Amino acid sequence: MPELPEVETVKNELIPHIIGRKFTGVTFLWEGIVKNLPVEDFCSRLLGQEISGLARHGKYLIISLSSDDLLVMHLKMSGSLLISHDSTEPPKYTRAIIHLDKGTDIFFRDPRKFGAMWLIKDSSSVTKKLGPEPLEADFTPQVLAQRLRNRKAPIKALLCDQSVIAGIGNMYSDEALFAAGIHPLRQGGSLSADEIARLHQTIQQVLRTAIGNKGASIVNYYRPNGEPGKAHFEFKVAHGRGKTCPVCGSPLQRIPVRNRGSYFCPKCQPSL
DNA sequence: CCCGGAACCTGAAGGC
DNA sequence: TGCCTTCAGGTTCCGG
Repeated sequence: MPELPEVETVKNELIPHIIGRKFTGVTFLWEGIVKNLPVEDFCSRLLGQEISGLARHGKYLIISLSSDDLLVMHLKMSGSLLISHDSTEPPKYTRAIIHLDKGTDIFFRDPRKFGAMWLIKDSSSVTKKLGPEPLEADFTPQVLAQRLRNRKAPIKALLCDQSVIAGIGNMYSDEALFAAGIHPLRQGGSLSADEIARLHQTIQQVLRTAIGNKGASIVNYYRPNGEPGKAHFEFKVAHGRGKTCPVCGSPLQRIPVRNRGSYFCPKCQPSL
Protein backbone atom coordinates (compact mmCIF):
# COMPACT_ATOMS: atom_id res chain seq x y z
CA MET A 1 0.00 0.00 0.00
CA PRO A 2 1.60 3.22 -1.01
CA GLU A 3 2.24 5.52 1.92
CA LEU A 4 4.85 8.27 2.21
CA PRO A 5 7.95 6.05 1.75
CA GLU A 6 6.44 4.31 -1.28
CA VAL A 7 5.28 7.54 -2.94
CA GLU A 8 8.65 9.15 -2.19
CA THR A 9 10.39 6.20 -3.87
CA VAL A 10 8.12 6.40 -6.90
CA LYS A 11 8.86 10.12 -7.16
CA ASN A 12 12.64 9.69 -6.86
CA GLU A 13 12.81 6.86 -9.38
CA LEU A 14 10.40 8.44 -11.86
CA ILE A 15 12.21 11.79 -12.02
CA PRO A 16 15.15 10.73 -14.24
CA HIS A 17 12.74 9.21 -16.75
CA ILE A 18 10.17 11.97 -17.12
CA ILE A 19 11.70 15.40 -16.46
CA GLY A 20 11.94 17.26 -19.77
CA ARG A 21 9.74 14.71 -21.58
CA LYS A 22 6.68 15.78 -23.54
CA PHE A 23 3.23 14.18 -23.51
CA THR A 24 2.33 12.59 -26.82
CA GLY A 25 -0.99 11.06 -25.74
CA VAL A 26 -2.88 9.05 -23.14
CA THR A 27 -4.56 5.67 -23.65
CA PHE A 28 -7.35 4.86 -21.20
CA LEU A 29 -8.28 1.31 -20.32
CA TRP A 30 -10.58 2.62 -17.57
CA GLU A 31 -11.76 6.19 -17.93
CA GLY A 32 -12.92 6.51 -14.32
CA ILE A 33 -9.33 7.15 -13.26
CA VAL A 34 -9.66 10.82 -14.26
CA LYS A 35 -11.76 12.54 -11.63
CA ASN A 36 -12.26 16.19 -12.40
CA LEU A 37 -12.83 16.53 -16.14
CA PRO A 38 -13.79 14.51 -19.24
CA VAL A 39 -10.96 12.33 -20.51
CA GLU A 40 -11.07 14.13 -23.88
CA ASP A 41 -10.28 17.43 -22.18
CA PHE A 42 -7.65 15.74 -20.04
CA CYS A 43 -5.88 14.39 -23.13
CA SER A 44 -6.07 17.55 -25.20
CA ARG A 45 -4.75 19.72 -22.38
CA LEU A 46 -1.80 17.39 -21.76
CA LEU A 47 -0.82 16.92 -25.39
CA GLY A 48 2.49 18.56 -26.25
CA GLN A 49 3.17 19.81 -22.73
CA GLU A 50 6.61 19.30 -21.23
CA ILE A 51 7.16 17.93 -17.73
CA SER A 52 9.14 20.44 -15.68
CA GLY A 53 8.97 18.89 -12.20
CA LEU A 54 7.68 16.11 -9.97
CA ALA A 55 6.95 16.61 -6.28
CA ARG A 56 5.34 14.68 -3.45
CA HIS A 57 2.89 16.15 -0.96
CA GLY A 58 1.71 13.60 1.56
CA LYS A 59 0.72 10.64 -0.60
CA TYR A 60 0.02 12.81 -3.65
CA LEU A 61 2.33 13.07 -6.66
CA ILE A 62 2.25 16.42 -8.43
CA ILE A 63 3.69 16.77 -11.92
CA SER A 64 4.25 20.35 -13.01
CA LEU A 65 3.88 21.13 -16.69
CA SER A 66 5.15 23.77 -19.07
CA SER A 67 1.82 25.58 -18.85
CA ASP A 68 0.45 26.37 -15.41
CA ASP A 69 -1.33 23.02 -15.30
CA LEU A 70 -0.54 20.47 -12.60
CA LEU A 71 -1.09 16.76 -13.14
CA VAL A 72 -1.94 15.30 -9.75
CA MET A 73 -1.92 11.55 -9.12
CA HIS A 74 -2.86 9.39 -6.15
CA LEU A 75 -2.05 5.68 -6.04
CA LYS A 76 -4.49 5.03 -3.19
CA MET A 77 -4.29 1.40 -2.09
CA SER A 78 -3.12 -0.57 -5.05
CA GLY A 79 -1.66 1.78 -7.66
CA SER A 80 1.73 1.57 -9.35
CA LEU A 81 3.41 3.76 -11.94
CA LEU A 82 5.57 1.59 -14.16
CA ILE A 83 8.10 2.84 -16.70
CA SER A 84 8.21 1.24 -20.14
CA HIS A 85 10.83 2.17 -22.71
CA ASP A 86 10.05 -0.11 -25.62
CA SER A 87 6.27 -0.14 -26.08
CA THR A 88 5.92 -3.36 -24.11
CA GLU A 89 2.44 -4.73 -23.47
CA PRO A 90 0.84 -3.16 -20.41
CA PRO A 91 0.43 -5.57 -17.47
CA LYS A 92 -2.99 -6.73 -16.31
CA TYR A 93 -4.98 -4.10 -14.39
CA THR A 94 -3.34 -1.22 -16.26
CA ARG A 95 -5.92 1.58 -16.23
CA ALA A 96 -4.11 4.26 -18.23
CA ILE A 97 -1.00 4.55 -20.38
CA ILE A 98 0.70 7.92 -20.47
CA HIS A 99 2.74 8.24 -23.63
CA LEU A 100 5.80 10.49 -23.58
CA ASP A 101 8.22 11.36 -26.33
CA LYS A 102 11.41 9.39 -26.99
CA GLY A 103 9.50 6.11 -26.59
CA THR A 104 8.75 6.33 -22.88
CA ASP A 105 5.39 5.13 -21.53
CA ILE A 106 4.09 5.20 -17.98
CA PHE A 107 1.63 2.46 -17.04
CA PHE A 108 -0.81 3.39 -14.28
CA ARG A 109 -1.61 -0.07 -12.93
CA ASP A 110 -4.28 -0.28 -10.25
CA PRO A 111 -6.17 -3.53 -9.56
CA ARG A 112 -8.72 -1.96 -7.19
CA LYS A 113 -9.54 1.12 -9.21
CA PHE A 114 -9.09 3.47 -6.27
CA GLY A 115 -6.29 5.42 -7.94
CA ALA A 116 -6.98 8.86 -9.35
CA MET A 117 -5.67 11.63 -11.57
CA TRP A 118 -6.65 15.28 -11.69
CA LEU A 119 -5.57 18.14 -13.91
CA ILE A 120 -5.68 21.36 -11.90
CA LYS A 121 -4.26 24.88 -11.92
CA ASP A 122 -3.48 25.40 -8.25
CA SER A 123 -1.92 22.88 -5.86
CA SER A 124 -3.55 24.50 -2.84
CA SER A 125 -6.69 22.39 -3.37
CA VAL A 126 -4.48 19.40 -2.56
CA THR A 127 -2.04 20.81 -0.03
CA LYS A 128 -4.38 22.89 2.10
CA LYS A 129 -6.02 19.80 3.56
CA LEU A 130 -2.70 18.21 4.49
CA GLY A 131 -0.96 18.45 7.85
CA PRO A 132 2.81 18.89 8.25
CA GLU A 133 5.29 16.71 6.37
CA PRO A 134 6.74 14.38 9.02
CA LEU A 135 10.27 14.46 7.60
CA GLU A 136 10.52 18.23 7.21
CA ALA A 137 12.48 20.31 9.69
CA ASP A 138 9.38 22.16 10.87
CA PHE A 139 7.80 18.93 12.14
CA THR A 140 8.94 19.11 15.76
CA PRO A 141 7.70 17.28 18.87
CA GLN A 142 6.00 20.56 19.82
CA VAL A 143 4.11 20.58 16.51
CA LEU A 144 3.01 16.99 17.04
CA ALA A 145 1.87 17.82 20.58
CA GLN A 146 -0.15 20.76 19.29
CA ARG A 147 -1.81 18.62 16.60
CA LEU A 148 -2.84 16.01 19.20
CA ARG A 149 -3.95 18.42 21.91
CA ASN A 150 -7.50 17.82 23.17
CA ARG A 151 -8.12 15.14 20.57
CA LYS A 152 -10.26 12.25 21.79
CA ALA A 153 -9.86 9.98 18.78
CA PRO A 154 -7.50 6.97 19.00
CA ILE A 155 -3.89 7.94 18.31
CA LYS A 156 -3.85 5.33 15.56
CA ALA A 157 -6.67 7.10 13.74
CA LEU A 158 -5.04 10.51 14.19
CA LEU A 159 -1.72 9.32 12.77
CA CYS A 160 -3.60 8.10 9.68
CA ASP A 161 -5.52 11.39 9.36
CA GLN A 162 -3.83 13.33 6.54
CA SER A 163 -4.92 16.65 8.03
CA VAL A 164 -3.05 15.84 11.26
CA ILE A 165 0.17 14.58 9.63
CA ALA A 166 0.68 14.04 5.90
CA GLY A 167 1.74 10.74 4.41
CA ILE A 168 1.27 8.15 7.17
CA GLY A 169 -1.11 5.23 6.65
CA ASN A 170 -2.01 1.96 8.26
CA MET A 171 1.36 0.20 8.02
CA TYR A 172 3.64 2.94 9.26
CA SER A 173 1.30 4.09 12.02
CA ASP A 174 1.35 0.54 13.43
CA GLU A 175 5.16 0.46 13.19
CA ALA A 176 5.66 3.88 14.78
CA LEU A 177 3.25 3.12 17.66
CA PHE A 178 4.93 -0.21 18.36
CA ALA A 179 8.41 1.34 18.37
CA ALA A 180 7.16 4.03 20.76
CA GLY A 181 5.37 1.52 23.02
CA ILE A 182 2.00 3.24 22.67
CA HIS A 183 -1.33 1.42 22.45
CA PRO A 184 -3.22 2.29 19.23
CA LEU A 185 -6.45 3.08 21.10
CA ARG A 186 -4.94 5.67 23.44
CA GLN A 187 -6.73 8.98 23.01
CA GLY A 188 -4.47 11.39 21.13
CA GLY A 189 -4.83 14.10 23.77
CA SER A 190 -3.86 11.72 26.58
CA LEU A 191 -0.25 11.23 25.48
CA SER A 192 2.43 12.60 27.82
CA ALA A 193 5.20 14.89 26.59
CA ASP A 194 7.58 11.95 26.88
CA GLU A 195 5.34 9.73 24.79
CA ILE A 196 4.91 12.42 22.14
CA ALA A 197 8.68 12.89 21.96
CA ARG A 198 9.14 9.13 21.53
CA LEU A 199 6.41 8.93 18.92
CA HIS A 200 7.86 11.87 17.00
CA GLN A 201 11.21 10.11 16.91
CA THR A 202 9.79 6.71 15.87
CA ILE A 203 7.63 8.24 13.12
CA GLN A 204 10.71 9.76 11.51
CA GLN A 205 12.86 6.69 12.06
CA VAL A 206 10.28 4.29 10.64
CA LEU A 207 9.67 6.46 7.56
CA ARG A 208 13.37 7.09 6.89
CA THR A 209 14.22 3.40 7.18
CA ALA A 210 11.40 2.50 4.79
CA ILE A 211 12.54 5.08 2.24
CA GLY A 212 16.04 3.59 2.48
CA ASN A 213 14.47 0.23 1.66
CA LYS A 214 12.53 1.70 -1.29
CA GLY A 215 9.13 1.08 0.27
CA ALA A 216 7.17 -1.97 1.38
CA SER A 217 5.74 -4.45 -1.14
CA ILE A 218 3.24 -6.46 0.85
CA VAL A 219 0.60 -6.28 -1.86
CA ASN A 220 0.42 -4.42 -5.13
CA TYR A 221 3.25 -1.95 -4.65
CA TYR A 222 6.06 -1.90 -7.17
CA ARG A 223 8.81 0.57 -7.92
CA PRO A 224 8.70 2.22 -11.37
CA ASN A 225 11.18 -0.36 -12.68
CA GLY A 226 8.83 -3.17 -11.60
CA GLU A 227 10.93 -4.34 -8.65
CA PRO A 228 9.45 -4.70 -5.17
CA GLY A 229 10.62 -2.69 -2.17
CA LYS A 230 12.17 -4.31 0.88
CA ALA A 231 10.79 -2.28 3.77
CA HIS A 232 8.27 -4.94 4.81
CA PHE A 233 11.08 -7.33 5.73
CA GLU A 234 11.80 -5.03 8.68
CA PHE A 235 8.22 -4.67 9.87
CA LYS A 236 7.79 -5.63 13.51
CA VAL A 237 3.99 -5.71 13.76
CA ALA A 238 2.37 -4.30 10.61
CA HIS A 239 0.36 -6.98 8.79
CA GLY A 240 1.51 -9.38 11.53
CA ARG A 241 -1.44 -11.73 11.39
CA GLY A 242 -0.71 -14.84 13.42
CA LYS A 243 2.76 -13.61 14.37
CA THR A 244 4.40 -12.94 17.69
CA CYS A 245 6.09 -9.84 19.07
CA PRO A 246 9.76 -9.76 18.03
CA VAL A 247 10.65 -8.18 21.38
CA CYS A 248 8.72 -10.19 23.99
CA GLY A 249 7.21 -13.09 22.08
CA SER A 250 3.60 -12.32 22.95
CA PRO A 251 1.04 -13.10 20.25
CA LEU A 252 0.28 -9.93 18.30
CA GLN A 253 -3.28 -8.66 18.55
CA ARG A 254 -5.43 -7.31 15.76
CA ILE A 255 -8.16 -4.79 16.44
CA PRO A 256 -10.16 -2.68 14.02
CA VAL A 257 -9.54 1.07 14.39
CA ARG A 258 -11.77 3.10 12.07
CA ASN A 259 -12.35 -0.18 10.25
CA ARG A 260 -8.63 -0.62 9.59
CA GLY A 261 -6.78 -3.66 10.82
CA SER A 262 -4.35 -2.55 13.51
CA TYR A 263 -1.65 -4.88 14.78
CA PHE A 264 0.11 -4.32 18.06
CA CYS A 265 1.76 -6.11 20.99
CA PRO A 266 -0.50 -6.09 24.05
CA LYS A 267 2.51 -6.36 26.37
CA CYS A 268 4.88 -3.82 24.79
CA GLN A 269 2.02 -1.39 24.09
CA PRO A 270 -0.06 -1.40 27.28
CA SER A 271 -3.45 0.27 27.09
CA LEU A 272 -2.87 2.66 30.00
C1' DC B 1 -14.95 21.35 14.68
C1' DC B 2 -14.80 16.47 16.16
C1' DC B 3 -15.72 11.61 15.76
C1' DG B 4 -17.04 7.14 13.75
C1' DG B 5 -18.88 4.40 10.17
C1' DA B 6 -20.13 3.41 5.25
C1' DA B 7 -18.92 3.43 0.55
C1' DC B 8 -15.91 2.91 -3.28
C1' DC B 9 -13.25 -1.40 -5.53
C1' DT B 10 -11.39 -6.35 -6.53
C1' DG B 11 -8.26 -10.14 -5.61
C1' DA B 12 -6.09 -13.26 -2.19
C1' DA B 13 -6.51 -16.35 1.36
C1' DG B 14 -8.72 -19.21 4.63
C1' DG B 15 -12.69 -22.01 6.40
C1' DC B 16 -15.94 -25.60 5.71
C1' DT C 1 -13.55 -28.76 -5.91
C1' DG C 2 -16.16 -24.84 -4.81
C1' DC C 3 -18.63 -21.54 -2.33
C1' DC C 4 -18.60 -18.17 1.30
C1' DT C 5 -16.42 -14.96 4.39
C1' DT C 6 -12.78 -12.13 5.75
C1' DC C 7 -8.98 -9.12 4.92
C1' DA C 8 -6.49 -5.62 2.52
C1' DG C 9 -7.09 0.25 3.12
C1' DG C 10 -6.73 5.87 1.26
C1' DT C 11 -10.00 9.06 0.89
C1' DT C 12 -14.51 11.20 0.91
C1' DC C 13 -19.02 11.67 2.38
C1' DC C 14 -22.58 11.61 5.81
C1' DG C 15 -24.91 11.45 10.25
C1' DG C 16 -24.72 12.47 15.17
